[in-house]
Formats: sequence, C-alpha cells, structure tokens
Amino acid sequence: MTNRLKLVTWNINSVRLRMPIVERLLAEVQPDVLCLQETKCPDANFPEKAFKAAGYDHIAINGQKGYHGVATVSRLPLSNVEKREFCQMGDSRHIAVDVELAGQAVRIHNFYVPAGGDEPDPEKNDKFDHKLKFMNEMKDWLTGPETAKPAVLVGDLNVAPYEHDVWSHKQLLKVVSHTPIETELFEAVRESGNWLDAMRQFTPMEEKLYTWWSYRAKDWSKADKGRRLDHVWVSDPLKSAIKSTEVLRDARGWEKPSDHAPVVADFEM
DNA sequence: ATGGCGTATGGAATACGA
Repeated sequence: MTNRLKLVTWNINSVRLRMPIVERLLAEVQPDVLCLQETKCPDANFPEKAFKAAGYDHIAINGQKGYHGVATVSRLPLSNVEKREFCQMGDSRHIAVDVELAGQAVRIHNFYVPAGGDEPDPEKNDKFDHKLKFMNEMKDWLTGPETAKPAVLVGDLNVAPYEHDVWSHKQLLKVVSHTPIETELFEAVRESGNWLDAMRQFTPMEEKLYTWWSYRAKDWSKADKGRRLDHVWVSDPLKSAIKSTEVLRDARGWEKPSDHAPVVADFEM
C-alpha cells in the first residue's frame, strides 16, 4: 500500500509528436500519474506501447481526431473511468479515474477547458460563449458529492485567475484567459466545490507564476510573458495531503517543446 | 510585438490555439 502520490499535469500539444519529451519527463520526474491534455490523437492511435515500455501500464484515454483530447496514464491501477461530455459538443475534454492512496480511493479529474477564441464577448464569439457555458457546467457538477471525496482536479483550465498569474494584469484585462468575466466565473467554479488552488498554497500571491509561454516570442524565457493556465485543485478531504507543487519551467525549453510546462503535485497521506 | 509560431488535416491552404 502506497501513501505517496506524485502527479503531473501537462498540456502536451500533440502526444504523438511529443513522445520523446514525454519519455524524458517520465524518466526524470517519475510521476505515479501523468495527466495529458491536447493529445490531438484518436484513441486507436494513442502511443500505448511507448507508455507501457516506460512502466505506465494503466492508461485511460478520451481522444478525438485533430483537436483536444485528454489522457491519464499511471503506474498504479486505475478504476471507475468516466468521460464526461460538456455542452453536448462531442468534444473530448474530460476524463476521471480513481487511484488508491493509503487504502482510499482518490478521484483524479483531468480537464481541457475551451480556449475561447479572441473576442471576449459571448454575443459576438461562439467560442467564448462555449467557454463560459463549459465553466458553468463545471460549477454545477463539481460540487456537493463530487467534492465530498478525496479528489484532485487538474488540467489546462485556460484561465489565469489572479493578477500575478499573468505577465501584465493591466494589459491582459481584455485578453481572453484573464478577462473579469472569466476570472470571476473561474473563482465561482472553484468556490462552489470548495476546491483548494494548490499551486498558490506554495507560491505567494504576490509572486509571478506561469505555466504557458507563447511560441511566438523570439526568446520566450527572456521575454517571460507567461500565464498560469494549468492548475491543480484539491478537494477538502485531501487538503492535508498536498505537500508541494512545482512548475517544471525547464521543460518549456526542451527539444520541440509544448508551449505549456508540466506541473508536479506531491501528495502524502 | 498578444502574436512574430506551431500542429493537424491532407497533400495546399486553412482552422485553431491563447
């Protein structure tokens, strides 16, 4: 029986293209569970063999052709796999599993929230409307019984909620991911389930904290115009178990990188 | 200079990301 759990969440931006750095992460960080988003891979083409060769025998996938897609791979057995559809769009944006930690089931939700397009107006922009509707469904679902159990919610939530989750609060107030309509709804989702923003437990609110840097910057690290779009939330019954979180910024500079960095969360019961 | 790039699809040019 294990009483420790190391979990990584990572928007991989094509799992097939990125297997070399996924394997590097698994070897160097050795997580128990890896939650991936934007796999961009139909289930039939998911690189299961490579994960199994790396010791990750337990694989739960919810993929589709070309876009979106989430996967949770694990060294520990996974049970009660659930793939929830939001907004009746047929999109692959969620998968949940249970792992056993210290004899208890821990629910792990893996999300890829819609990006929302460019124009932050639901009247003019269907993608932004979809994003808001998606978050409203999350708010209605991720409360009560869903959060009464030990649970972790991770993924690319595509919202940078706080001032120091973006490189310039003032310049991003009208940019999708940091508009007040999104950040307020995001907080309402989190609070409706009494979820803990674990990353901000370990990094003070006044300190800049990013998980994503655009591909377009000439020198992403020097410009450092990042946003915290990836998150680790912990339900109330699991709050005492979260011991640390860390953004693996270095991975943003690896060979053929994703534009998101992995986030590690360590639990001990 | 928050898009200057990158990915999937399909086999060139377009959609999408955030």
